[in-house]
Amino acid sequence: MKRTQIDAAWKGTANCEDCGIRDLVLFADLAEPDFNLIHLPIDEIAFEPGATIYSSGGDGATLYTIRSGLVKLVQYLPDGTQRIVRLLRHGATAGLEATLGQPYEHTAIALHPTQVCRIPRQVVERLSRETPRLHSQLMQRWHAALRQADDWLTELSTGKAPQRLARLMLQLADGEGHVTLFSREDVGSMLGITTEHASRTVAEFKRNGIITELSANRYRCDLAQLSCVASAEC
Amino acid sequence: MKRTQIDAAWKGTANCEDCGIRDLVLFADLAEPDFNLIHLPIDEIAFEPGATIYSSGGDGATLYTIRSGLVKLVQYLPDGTQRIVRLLRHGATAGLEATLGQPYEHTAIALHPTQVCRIPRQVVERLSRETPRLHSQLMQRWHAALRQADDWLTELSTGKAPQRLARLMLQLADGEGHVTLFSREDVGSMLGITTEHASRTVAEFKRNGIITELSANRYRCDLAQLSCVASAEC
DNA sequence: CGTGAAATTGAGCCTTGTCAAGACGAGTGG
DNA sequence: CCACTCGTCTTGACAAGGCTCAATTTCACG
Repeated sequence: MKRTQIDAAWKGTANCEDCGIRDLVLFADLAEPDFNLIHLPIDEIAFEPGATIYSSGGDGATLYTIRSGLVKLVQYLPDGTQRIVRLLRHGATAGLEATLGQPYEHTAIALHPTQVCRIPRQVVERLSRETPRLHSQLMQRWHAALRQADDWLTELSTGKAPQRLARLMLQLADGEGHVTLFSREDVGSMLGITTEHASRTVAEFKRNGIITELSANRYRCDLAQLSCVASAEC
Repeated sequence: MKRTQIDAAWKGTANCEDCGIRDLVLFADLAEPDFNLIHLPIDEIAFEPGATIYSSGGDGATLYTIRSGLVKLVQYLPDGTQRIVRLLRHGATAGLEATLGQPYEHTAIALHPTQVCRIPRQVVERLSRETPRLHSQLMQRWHAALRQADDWLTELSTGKAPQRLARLMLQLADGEGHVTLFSREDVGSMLGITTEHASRTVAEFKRNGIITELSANRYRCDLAQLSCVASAEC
């Protein structure tokens, strides 16, 4: 991690009306005239893995829509230990608390190469005031975040380490059962276990043939076996 | 737990405009004319400890404001294990997902004697449509719930059992350092440990003089020592 | 080819889970 | 009023799981 400056790059100004993933994002329900209320530029930005999108405690001036990639939300305890409380992907909204005039509650860091749209708080505030069509989406975003937080707790912080890891990998698996994992430290921080234990558990999965390493940190998973371990039947 | 029917009691129909805790609740920002939009009765109901307020998966017809008492939100995993994901008290809103037309995501059960106001979903929907003054409160409620969920994860599911218990008791302590605890099973389900281990950890606190039992499940706490244990300095 | 960060592995210890037995307390029925 | 019952809490002993510390190994990058 020596790239500190060059891992965030401006990719242009978005034209939200023509957004390729518009039906997924916060502005999904906006009608044509609503877009005229957007009076500030919405920038598209790319982040390399490891790059910080925003920091805990920072003034919440903008919120973000994740266009692609994967982002971790990290929460720090007073004593310095940290915990990853959520993962954001494709279509998710980060930094919702900005719309309430609050500082950011987490630090958001890209795990995979990630593209985001940066939405100034004032844009949401104005749309919120002048069109009812944003409300429902905002509520749904809050709801989705809360739901994910609750599931995260029950799935990834309950049961023994192999169970938790299996559940995490099931969440991350794509249609073909492929998973791109990240650093063992991050895995541990999601599951509430140490880095070493995360490493051991991944190694155990490999030995048992539950997962096969295709390339560095890319795995092909046996989804049936993963489900089995996840439910503690194995 | 033999009372199954008689542990929920209707206490009358609320007059929200004159609500004693109005500045704490969902309707805090409503103006006088807004109250005329409430066209369905809002009932006040009392629940005894152990009584179920609503059940996971149930049709979300109403949401609830907690007037007094303490409520646990329980989430079940497919395999039957359960986890308490949040505690609601004085002023909190339960069942917010009802406003989105979703079924309840948790089972809500009273831990202490609890009084609630039962608000039909349609009331919130109508207010939501016709007055902007509810939006900000709804957002703030979502935000508070999410914040609590994140803190719950980092504080009560991270670190060793004594640390977690200490953090829980600090959350529960009133101004005088008094805490009314609940069943060991519930304590375990909040901290992600077994009932037996919860019992042992409480007993250890008693032996060390960190807490003193005043009466059944009522304790006086040494807050300084609790903080010390919570931060793992002890 | 050297360097440093991350990942892996091992050994021993501490923490927690498991299973089982006993203690306690509230409510029941004689 | 007392014995009985049932559920919860407590405690013990042991096993298993996870943590800590330290030594290697691996790999990306200069």
